[in-house]
Amino acid sequence: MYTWTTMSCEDETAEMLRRAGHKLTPQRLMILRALRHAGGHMTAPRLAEQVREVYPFVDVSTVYRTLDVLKRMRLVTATDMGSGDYVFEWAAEGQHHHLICSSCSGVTDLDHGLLDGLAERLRSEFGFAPDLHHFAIFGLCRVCQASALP
Amino acid sequence: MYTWTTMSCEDETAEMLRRAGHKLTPQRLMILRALRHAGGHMTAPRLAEQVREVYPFVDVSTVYRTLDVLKRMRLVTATDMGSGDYVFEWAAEGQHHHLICSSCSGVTDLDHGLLDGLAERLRSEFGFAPDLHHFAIFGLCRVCQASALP
DNA sequence: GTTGGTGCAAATGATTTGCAAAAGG
DNA sequence: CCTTTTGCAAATCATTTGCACCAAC
Repeated sequence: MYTWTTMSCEDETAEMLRRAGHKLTPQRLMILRALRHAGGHMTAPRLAEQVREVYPFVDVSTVYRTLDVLKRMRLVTATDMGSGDYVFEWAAEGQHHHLICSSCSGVTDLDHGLLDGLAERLRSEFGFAPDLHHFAIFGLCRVCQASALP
Repeated sequence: MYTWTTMSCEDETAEMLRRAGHKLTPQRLMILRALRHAGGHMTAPRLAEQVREVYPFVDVSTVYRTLDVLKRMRLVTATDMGSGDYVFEWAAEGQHHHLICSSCSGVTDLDHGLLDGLAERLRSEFGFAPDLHHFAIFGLCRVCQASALP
């Protein structure tokens, strides 16, 4: 469909796909590239939109299926930010968490290391390997605490 | 529609509703009772089913609207356990969290106090009041870690 | 009475699935 | 070739919303 010449940073990902026994398709590369280029949170429908600007035939289902593969390979993360859908992110993006205010919906970024202690405890006490790479914690921000809700 | 005589444990909740300026309707009481009686996680559609066994006309929308009120009053909690929907629980149930295995979907209950340290840190460092009453942590359980995934 | 609550039906919107055709290795 | 992947269309399924009617207070 297209001819591949060398391709800087996509190369390593392509290799990972191949090694994992998955096929390397233009669609997957485009989805991958869109996700990386976004440099942050993306929903599946919005990703599809982006890719369609280059290749108008991708279906959302393909995006979902691709994200599923990448998720299993731990290359992307999926997070429920409370909006009823999932936001996906390239896993290599600076690892961080979020404080989400239930009242004003404001989001505060959180340093990655903050949950290290918890992770270690879950590992040692429960033998559980937590996936704390992109976490959403809900609650009330400083401002909204002041104005008490009904 | 019905006549209210005294009603053991529902009384206090009824009073709370009234104090919060909400009306006390049979539907709400039935939903409330179903949620309490379930004694654990319930989705909105399943709650509606339960109530329909007693009063066949409740609509899911009413259940959602009621849960919304109760959620705002902090009487019930809503949690995304990764199944794409929300599970609701009577907030007075023993507070606990969950370790959910991404591979086998197994769920391990977690003691409430485990996140106290984190909560305190978020409060002092960020002025954020986290709602850590019913938390879902994803990852791999001991068993599934042994069998490496593709 | 007023106001809020309910049932119904219909819309929304994300996500999934079956299937035949196309492409990767 | 053989298997995986894709596009398309249709189906699910949870959740929301508009609206006319009814019930609590």
